[in-house]
Amino acid sequence: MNTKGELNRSVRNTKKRLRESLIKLVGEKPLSAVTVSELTEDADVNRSTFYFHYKDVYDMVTEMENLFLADFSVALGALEQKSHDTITILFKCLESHMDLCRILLGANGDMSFVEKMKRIVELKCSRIWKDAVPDLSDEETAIFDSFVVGGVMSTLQAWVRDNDRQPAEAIAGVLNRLVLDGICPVVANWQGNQRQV
Amino acid sequence: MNTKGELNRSVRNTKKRLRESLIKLVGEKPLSAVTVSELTEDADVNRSTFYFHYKDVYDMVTEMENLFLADFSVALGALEQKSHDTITILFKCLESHMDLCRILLGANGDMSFVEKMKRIVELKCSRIWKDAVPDLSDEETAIFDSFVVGGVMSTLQAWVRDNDRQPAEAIAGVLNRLVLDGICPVVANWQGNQRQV
DNA sequence: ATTAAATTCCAACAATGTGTTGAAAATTCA
DNA sequence: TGAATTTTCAACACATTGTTGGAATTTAAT
Repeated sequence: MNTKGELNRSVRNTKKRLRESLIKLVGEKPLSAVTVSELTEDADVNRSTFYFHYKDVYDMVTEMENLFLADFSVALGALEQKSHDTITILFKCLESHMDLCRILLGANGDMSFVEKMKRIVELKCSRIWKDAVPDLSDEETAIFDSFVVGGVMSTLQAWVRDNDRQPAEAIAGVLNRLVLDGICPVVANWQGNQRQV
Repeated sequence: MNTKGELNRSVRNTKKRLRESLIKLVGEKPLSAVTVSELTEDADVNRSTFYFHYKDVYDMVTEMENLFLADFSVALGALEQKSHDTITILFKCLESHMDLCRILLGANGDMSFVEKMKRIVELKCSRIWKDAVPDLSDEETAIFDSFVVGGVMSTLQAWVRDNDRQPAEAIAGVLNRLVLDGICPVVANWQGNQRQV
């Protein structure tokens, strides 16, 4: 294993072939049923070579997840306060990792991956309340966070799963309105008022 | 296998022991790492007996999931339009299946289980828009659904995961306000108006 | 082009788990 | 009690795992 970040050409090719085979196989059966043997056979890579790089299939998936999450995190971190474009950028990032995302966000997906994505999105969201309504308790903030982040993630998942996807901008628009016109006012007027129906 | 729903006493005991052992083992390692051998050994059940009832560990988990989902579905279906209490009832139901829910809703959880829960919650939610705003397109309805259902589920997950949980009523109150005062008005005024900030 | 390091391949290994079988023993319920 | 169901037990062939040592190949830098 190479401790430095640089990768050999053969390493690059080997891992790429393994990734392609994994995505192909997970299209046919759940990840839990994918064995190292069939994976390496499909990828035409010696089984020992697999173990030279990875501990097991899940270890490999984790690497793939992290490759995406790095992109995802950068995409989100790039923009500062321009929160209106935020959600659109999320969609674009998912679009460029569609194969992987469909696997990890679908049924038979990986909950820990979803949790990691949520945590990244949450960093952006929680700042919205923190800035707008500074005197909000931690408990309340946590609830708002989990609701909005969960709502956004769920919509992303549905979008990825859908075969004839609507344009990213359309959904981003709806989400923005729900959050900015729906949730934010409720949060802003939170202190000491009852439900007004 | 018994085709009728009634269960032998020995079957009840066997399955109960297996369930207890599974919950114990999943507390120590991810579900994917739990083998039939160690499960039956811990439960003090012969391995053949396991295969007499289940195809594999996932098959057994599916049965456990369905036992809960039946309760969950009944709890939700019981109330008619009294949407204010809906979310509280959700929490109570989770509370009585806490061990299982912590496993299935946590990291290392089961995405397909979350999807099944979502579908049940969605039946309740989508009716809210359908009744209030009849002339909403299917695409828009789908987005509202996935956002709100995802938000509710995410909050439930966070609540289950938390070790010192707030009382169910507190969170239910926040969720109700977010949905009824935040989301619903936006949906109701949806037709032909721009964002008003 | 040479060379040292890194990577891949190959064959073999013990160990573990899988899923199934058949027959005996035990349990359940009527 | 007796028939049906369930559990146990031992054994089986089979696949996967994770690791080994050494040979062959590829890489990247001089």
